[in-house]
Amino acid sequence: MQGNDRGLAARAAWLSFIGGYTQEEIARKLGLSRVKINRLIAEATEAGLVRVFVEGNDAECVALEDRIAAHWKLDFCTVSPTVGEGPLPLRTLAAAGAHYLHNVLDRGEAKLIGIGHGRTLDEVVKYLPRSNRPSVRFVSLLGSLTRHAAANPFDVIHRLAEVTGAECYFMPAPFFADSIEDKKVLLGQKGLKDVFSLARTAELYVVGIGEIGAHAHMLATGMITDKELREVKLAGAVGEMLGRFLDKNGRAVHAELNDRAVAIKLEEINGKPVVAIAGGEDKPQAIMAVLESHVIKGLVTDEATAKTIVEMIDAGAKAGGLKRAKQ
Amino acid sequence: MQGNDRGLAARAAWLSFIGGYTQEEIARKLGLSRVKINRLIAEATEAGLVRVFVEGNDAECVALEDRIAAHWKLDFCTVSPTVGEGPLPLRTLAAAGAHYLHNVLDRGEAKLIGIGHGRTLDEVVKYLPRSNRPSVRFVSLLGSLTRHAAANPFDVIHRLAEVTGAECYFMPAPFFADSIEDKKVLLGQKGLKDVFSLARTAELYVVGIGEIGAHAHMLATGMITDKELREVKLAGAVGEMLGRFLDKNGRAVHAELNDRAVAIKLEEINGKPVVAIAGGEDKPQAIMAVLESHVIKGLVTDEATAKTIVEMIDAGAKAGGLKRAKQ
DNA sequence: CGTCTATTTGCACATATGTTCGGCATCTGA
DNA sequence: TCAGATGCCGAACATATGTGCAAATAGACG
Repeated sequence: MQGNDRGLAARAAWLSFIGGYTQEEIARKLGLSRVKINRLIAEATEAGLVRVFVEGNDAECVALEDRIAAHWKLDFCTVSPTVGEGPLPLRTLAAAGAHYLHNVLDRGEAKLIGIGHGRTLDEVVKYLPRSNRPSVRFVSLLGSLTRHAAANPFDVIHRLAEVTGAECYFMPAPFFADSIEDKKVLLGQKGLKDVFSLARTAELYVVGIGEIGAHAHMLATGMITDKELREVKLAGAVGEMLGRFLDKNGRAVHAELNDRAVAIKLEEINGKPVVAIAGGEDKPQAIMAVLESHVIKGLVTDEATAKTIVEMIDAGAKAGGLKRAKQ
Repeated sequence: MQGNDRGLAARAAWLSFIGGYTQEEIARKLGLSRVKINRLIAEATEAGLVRVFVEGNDAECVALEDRIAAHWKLDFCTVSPTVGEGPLPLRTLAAAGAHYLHNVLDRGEAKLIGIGHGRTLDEVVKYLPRSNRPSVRFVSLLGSLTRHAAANPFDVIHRLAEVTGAECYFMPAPFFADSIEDKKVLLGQKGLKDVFSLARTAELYVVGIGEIGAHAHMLATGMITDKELREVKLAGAVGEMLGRFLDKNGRAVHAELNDRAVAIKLEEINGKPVVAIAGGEDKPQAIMAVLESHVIKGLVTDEATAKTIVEMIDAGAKAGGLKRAKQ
């Protein structure tokens, strides 16, 4: 049904969006009816062949950015307008994150980039425009298989390889080992050891942030069990990053699960450029936990999430009794 | 003037392009009039804040098409994805050319079509789907025999006759006459004179483009000798079309060979719909020469060749000094 | 404080885009 | 072969976007 005129659709879309021709002109040019062109363009858009980036920040968001960046001493914070798309603003985050990553790649700032995991990150990469990046390499920062060694469809690194043509290093291990002993064995294997060494030398780390709740993505994909989730929650966890569960002060909770994560340790990347891309109704707490850890130096999020976070800063400040904002 | 609402413009643009809201919705959301939003988005677009990418092989080709068509003011240009089949992408060109020709025939745009020569054109016709075209006639635009009057296996017109069942007019003459006097004699013959008259009334001309190098097809088939080739090369020729050798500015070079070609003159078809089908590693220069002559109104080529041509445009523009820059 | 100019605003219209729906061709399975 | 299903197509309609123009507003200057 569709695969056939995918090319034609791309053609029509190009002429429309980039060429700036009217649909009627395109119809004439391609010898098709205007309605057909309209449908082709819709199809191309539908299929995600069209990516749009908007430069420049609007005032509303800049205020939030400044506030968050200042509060946690981030190198930067990017807030994009939330478009009403429900609790998980994937569209917004994908566009914003892809824009950030695209710029990083264009500037050639980092030749080796470490990549985390998660649904958001996956969307970001999906939204990334195809372009050849011969001089960049990506390395996975954590195992990405479920414990049953099934391939994880949300694995980001593979898609990155495909889209950028860059060299990519996959971590052939489960997300969580079955036991601490198992993990030791895994880490002892040469293949894995090499990837870990490489990961430690990355110049930039791009990660996602997971939340600990009914909608937790790791739960839905079978990465962890209900029981495990309850356990870390009991230990005080409110957020997750690179397989580590953190309490609201940004400290790793005491739970066996944390020691079974097959991932680079937060201490190993502390002080390096680490950027998180995350947002959504359920995420503010988790994001704040990660921010409190001071491991990340940059944050890409959406307006609604940012607003909630800023409100929580203010509430905290008021409760603390000290600060008072003017204006 | 503008710096003021740059932020607002960015927000409006984001909501429109990423959020997919209608301008009216955005207006309501931001408490502004619809027209205002329209202008903000226009402003953002104008300022280059909005960047659109269209994925797909075809999309890249369209970019090349547009560029080439604009640069030489062509009625159209078709670029097909190169599939990596060596220096002469015959398969690609054949498919693309056949597709073009098939469309022309289907639309019944031209009832009398002039046909050039060359390996590429031959492949195009081979690739053409068999279908009865009772109302179309084809006429050869040049002699196609070697000087020894042997039948030329690469002659296109015969195959066309066979495939389409259309009436075809063959030009019973050598490609190049042995001398200018010989040519005069040939042109005086009734049979030939009639075909030439007919050729001048064609409504569409489809031609190939030859290159002047070690792989020159005319050399390989014995149409011309080494010595003749050296001669025109010395005179500045970089390409050939309908038996005429052109320099890089698209002007016929001063060489006796040019006057011995038994073919319709370029001046005779100037201003009429002339379409060239050509491509390959050795061809860019030759194609550009023909484009410079402004005799052709349409070009069918392959991606790799088009890319090279566009690069040469860019290089030329840079060398030439300032020129307008678009998008 | 008035007057003139430059800019901005939104109405009303012009164009472009998106959608619905009935017709037509093709396929399918007795 | 035919009746029904399926999907594609474009005319006509509905909505969204873009623009010329005159009125409103803000600035600049005397």
